[in-house]
Amino acid sequence: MGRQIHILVIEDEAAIREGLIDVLVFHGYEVDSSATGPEGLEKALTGKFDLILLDIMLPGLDGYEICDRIRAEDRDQPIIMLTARTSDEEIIQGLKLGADDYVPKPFSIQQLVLRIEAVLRRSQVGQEQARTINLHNIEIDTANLSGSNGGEEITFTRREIEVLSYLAQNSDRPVSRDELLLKVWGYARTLDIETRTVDIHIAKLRRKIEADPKEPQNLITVRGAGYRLIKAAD
Amino acid sequence: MGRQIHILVIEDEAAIREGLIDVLVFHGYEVDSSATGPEGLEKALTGKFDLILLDIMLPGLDGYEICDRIRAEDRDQPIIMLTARTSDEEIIQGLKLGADDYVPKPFSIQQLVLRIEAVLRRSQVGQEQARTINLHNIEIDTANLSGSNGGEEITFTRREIEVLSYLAQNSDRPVSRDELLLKVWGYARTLDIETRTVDIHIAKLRRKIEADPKEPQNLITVRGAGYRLIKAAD
DNA sequence: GCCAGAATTTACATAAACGTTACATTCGAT
DNA sequence: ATCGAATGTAACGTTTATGTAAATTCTGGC
Repeated sequence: MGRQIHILVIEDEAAIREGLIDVLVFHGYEVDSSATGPEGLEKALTGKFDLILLDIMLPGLDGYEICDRIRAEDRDQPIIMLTARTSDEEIIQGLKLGADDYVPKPFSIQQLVLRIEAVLRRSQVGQEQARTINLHNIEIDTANLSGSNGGEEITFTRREIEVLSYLAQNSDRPVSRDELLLKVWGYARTLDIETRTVDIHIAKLRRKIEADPKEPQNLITVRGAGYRLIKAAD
Repeated sequence: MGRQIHILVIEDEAAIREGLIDVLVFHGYEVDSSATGPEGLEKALTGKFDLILLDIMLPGLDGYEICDRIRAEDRDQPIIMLTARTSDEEIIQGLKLGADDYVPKPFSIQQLVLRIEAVLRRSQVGQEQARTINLHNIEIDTANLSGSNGGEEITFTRREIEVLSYLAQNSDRPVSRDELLLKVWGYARTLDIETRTVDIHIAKLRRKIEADPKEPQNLITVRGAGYRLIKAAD
């Protein structure tokens, strides 16, 4: 069973919102929704959605503003804008603000679903995640929350596995604490970070996956940049 | 002999419905049926059918809607649509909505049976499930709802065996409570689950299959992920 | 309908995971 | 070498997940 893909729908018109939810759930997506801009933005900032469908005409906070703010927190968040306005100018403005696609209303469901799939494909979401992570001297089974280093069995917590998986997906670069908090914890970025929970989890992980936690080989610190996981050569 | 395969027929025309039932029963399937959309949907959602034959033209709730709702609850439910409409466009719409196949009326019985078999094969339904499950120190006969641990005979309830079978089929990984509720209990996917019935069944199973239920060897907890059955090495 | 066994809910106990605080240590620019 | 910022981590309190006895509801066979 693959990972569930999460989509957030921000749309004030109840009929359209419910319709979208039905269609998306039917297509196997996990869907959350908001009827207002501020609430939608707040949910969006938790960073846990694979895609956001965003209406432009919203009371209070409009779609452009929301898109803008989301992008400020997470440049890679896939967003599709929905709107009744169809002039090219508006479309250009939407894309300039960084929407990944722009679907004019009234849209056909087929059209929308195809575009959703295209955007998800482009953002590489939904591709099968490796179930096992191979590191130096240790192999980790993410589904089983366990690992083994030749002899003894090690167990991990869910959070630990989530951190490891995210680092493994991005093992070509160090990942910052902010990014981990956003993508794993679902925290909206706060300018002044007071939590040390990322560090604590890294420390716990090192105790489990490093032969010598004082001299980490697998999960290294890149001072000023974050943490980086070193995968074993295949 | 393998497990009985259950088919649900949703079809309002009595003549066709009865004819289908006769044919299917003759071919060895266990058949339930509904003459109306709402009743059919209800049965589809509550029962566990290996296949649903669904007429599109139904009074009240049409086949597309029913298909949609069923899929929202269980993406893997095999469905074959039946209809008098034969235009390609309609067929495409049916398949897009997730039917596994589409059989235009009037259909030949042979045709239909072949398609049914094809869909069941694809969905891997009806494949011989292991009748016995071998665990450490105990052997379970699923058909007989019984087991033995070298000396005494143990009896299980149907639900207990269903849980064991599902876990045995997925013994390479832990299975979450949600998944068990969906696949064994047939509950609609609810995000907030408050029932503890899975835990209770696990506890009862442990009392039966574990030498020391406090230290389970066969049916272990993977905290944060679910339960996993450990099969004995062959 | 009645009944016995099964299934489920309720309620509480326990254990593990989580996050914060506080302090120690290390790094790197000067 | 020195100092400030970044990082490491032990210890503690809180939250959440799991275990299970007991009470209640459900269900299928008669």
